[in-house]
Amino acid sequence: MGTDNQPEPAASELEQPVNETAAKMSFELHSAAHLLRRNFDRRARAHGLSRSRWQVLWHLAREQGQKQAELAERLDVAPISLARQLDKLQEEGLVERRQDPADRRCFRIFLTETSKPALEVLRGLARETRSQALEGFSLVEVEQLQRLLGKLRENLV
Amino acid sequence: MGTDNQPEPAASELEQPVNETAAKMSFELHSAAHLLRRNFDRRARAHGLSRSRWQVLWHLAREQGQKQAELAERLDVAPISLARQLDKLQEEGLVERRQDPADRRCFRIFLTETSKPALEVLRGLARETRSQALEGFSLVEVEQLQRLLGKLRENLV
DNA sequence: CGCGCATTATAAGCATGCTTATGATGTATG
DNA sequence: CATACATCATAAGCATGCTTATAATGCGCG
Repeated sequence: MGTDNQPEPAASELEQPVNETAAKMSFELHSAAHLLRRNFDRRARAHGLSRSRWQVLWHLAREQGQKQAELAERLDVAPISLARQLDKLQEEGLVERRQDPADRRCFRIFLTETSKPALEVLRGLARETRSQALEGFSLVEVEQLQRLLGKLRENLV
Repeated sequence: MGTDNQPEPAASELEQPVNETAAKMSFELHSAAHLLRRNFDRRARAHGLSRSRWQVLWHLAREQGQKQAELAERLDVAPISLARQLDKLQEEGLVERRQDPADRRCFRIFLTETSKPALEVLRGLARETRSQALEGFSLVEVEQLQRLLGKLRENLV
C-alpha cells in the first residue's frame, strides 16, 4: 500500500510471457505423454497386451491383495470398469479374486503364477520405451524433468 | 581397445541410476499429463463439453477447411471415429461439412458461428488449468520443462 | 481410353470407459 | 436389537475408440 501506482509490477511483467510459454509447455506435456503411451502400447500390443489389461497387472505387481474398490481408485477407473476387466483376466487365469474372510462383500485381488511371464515382458517393454524417450538426456536433465513434473503434479492433485 | 579392463566405465556407472530415475520420471510424466487432462475435463464437463468434442473444435479453431482424413490424422484418431463425432457436431450446428469442389469424395470441415461461444469457454478453461498447474513455477522453470518435454517428444516421434 | 490401385468417407461389430441403479452386506445410532 | 445409512461388487445402457469391410471416386500407367 506504500506506492499506489505500482500495485504488482512483477506480476504484470511476468503474466504475459508465462502464459504464452505455459501454453507451449502444456502442449509439450500432452504430446510427450501421448507419444510415450502410444510407443509403449504398440510394443505391448505386439505381445497381445492391451492398455487396460496391462495396467491392471502392473498395479497388482506393486501391491496384491487389494479390494476391487481400492484398486479401481488407484487405477483411476470406475469400479465397474475394473470389475469387467477382472472378469476377463480371471477367465484367462491371470488374476484371482479371493473372498475377504472378514468382509463378505469384497474380494481381494491377486496375481497368479500364469501372469508372471506377461509381467516380465511388460518390464522389458517399459525399459525399452524409456530408453528411447530419454536418449540423449543427461542424468541431471532426467532428474530436473522428474522434479518439475512432480511439482506440477502436486499442484493438480 | 587400449585398456581391456575398463570397457565403458561411464556407461556402467550411469546406466543404473539413470534407469531408476527414468522410471520415476516416466511415472511423473504419466501422472502429470493425466491430472492435467482430468483437471481440464472436469471444468469442460461443467459446460457440457466432453473431451472428444472439444478436441475437434480446438483443432478446427487452429485450421479450418481440412479434409476429414487430414483432421483425423492430426487428432491422432481413426477416420471413422472422427466421422461419427462430426455427425453429432454437425447435427448440433457447431461444424459443417462442405463438399470439396475439386474432389467429390471428400468434405472440408468448417466451424460455424454457433461454435464461437464454446471456443471462448475452452480458451478460458485452458488458462485456468494451466495457471493452476504452474502455480509457483518461475518463468525459467516453465521454459526448462517445455524444453525437456520437447526433447523427449522428438525422441518418440 | 481403360483397368488396377489408392484414397475418402462410412458401416458393422467389438473393446473399454462412464453414469446411474441395485442387491448384499457392514456399521452406527437410537 | 432395529432401522438408517454407507460400502462393495455388479448390471444396464450410453459414449467413444478401434479393426476390418465397403462403396464411390480419383489417379496412374499401359
